Amino acid sequence: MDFSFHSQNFDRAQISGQGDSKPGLLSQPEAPYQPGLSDWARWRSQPAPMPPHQYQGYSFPRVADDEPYGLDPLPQELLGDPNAYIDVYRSHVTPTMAGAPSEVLGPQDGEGHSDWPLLQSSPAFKAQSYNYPQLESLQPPPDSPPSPLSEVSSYHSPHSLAASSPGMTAQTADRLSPRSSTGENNQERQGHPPYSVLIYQALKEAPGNKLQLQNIYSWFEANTDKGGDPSAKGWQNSIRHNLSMNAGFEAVKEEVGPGKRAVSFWRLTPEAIRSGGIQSTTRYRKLQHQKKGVSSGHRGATRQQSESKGVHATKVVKSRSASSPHNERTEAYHRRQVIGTNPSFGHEYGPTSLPAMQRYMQHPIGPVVGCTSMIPGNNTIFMDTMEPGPAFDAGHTHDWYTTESGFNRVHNPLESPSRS
DNA sequence: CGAAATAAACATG
DNA sequence: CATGTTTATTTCG
Repeated sequence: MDFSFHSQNFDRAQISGQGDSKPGLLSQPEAPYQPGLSDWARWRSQPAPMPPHQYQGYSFPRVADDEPYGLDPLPQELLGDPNAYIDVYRSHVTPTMAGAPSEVLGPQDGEGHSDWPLLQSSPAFKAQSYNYPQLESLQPPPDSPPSPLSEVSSYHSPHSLAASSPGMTAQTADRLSPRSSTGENNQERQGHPPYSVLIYQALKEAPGNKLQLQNIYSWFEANTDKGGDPSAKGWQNSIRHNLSMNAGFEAVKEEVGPGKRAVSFWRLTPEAIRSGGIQSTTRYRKLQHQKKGVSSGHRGATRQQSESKGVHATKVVKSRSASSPHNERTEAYHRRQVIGTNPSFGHEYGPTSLPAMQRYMQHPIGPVVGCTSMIPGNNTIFMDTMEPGPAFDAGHTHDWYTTESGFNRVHNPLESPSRS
């Protein structure tokens, strides 16, 4: 196999676009290494120059022999604080939110940030073409932020827009779509990465690694072939499904002010980021399988009620507390934690919601940042949970799509008897 | 067979 | 109604 991946998870993910696209990309040896270039950009057949060696290392599924299909690990720093980008963009003006940041981040560990290379937005996104429908809505939340953020809007990506790459256009992009229908070009080009991977990419490129659902949709429209047909709504459902099911994503709610309604974002889990990839599958699915036969009855889920609420701040919805064997029952899904943030927090609307695809910053290639969140007192995104082990279900194979080695497989010792 | 897609019921706000 | 969850079924490698 060409890929280091082991599991077949990705098989289908093979990106087939390479046929056409790859030639260009990899060919550019001298291309300046762009940190973060979207990996998947190539999927889209973009002319993005990929750093040859670096990426080559990874081996992703079979993109093409050389086309690696990898996800880069996100910089923690980045993820550490979603707002950081704000600072960057909005300069010191930063709001209050969060606090300010610059100072905090800057000095100590932040050294790197100042210059986060926001580089060009990923070519993937062409600014103009994308019209994010909701942009407006997202923009400044209605009342939202007190004030500081107002500028957010101004944050459009600087020059990035201009530079968009001409070459790729919709067409290229169009092709991406998760395993779409079978038919047609089957083996030819089609193997788009699975939803989860696409979502991962979207989030990964997003500031703060988080996006609102709508933005995710938009991203898909822009970067995949959805969008063309309005009628099809299934993909959205699928996206939601994936977001919910995949452990690599977590929902975060940020409340703005007392009266306003919180905005929710989906973001990559620290683990996902750290590992540089997402899990192949779902977190729950494995638990159950094998219950077929039940036909009549009800299939819907029975819901429980929400428990925590009332706090205004950022809540993370979804986070698994790692192993707590005992209370699994009722809490089957009860994740939903709250993260502490400042209420006055500004929220990161700006970029986050903005046309998303504008500029995605890349990581600070640099050095190490202290990682600590760049944000001062807030954001604690990292919740525990980080156990190496599978926090989620006890499924058996967990394959992570990672960049480097491919992926990690976490095997569950227990594992149910795999029956076959 | 397992993973991912897909469709749909159900739950909440 | 939009967003989320969870089943359940189908498709594909």
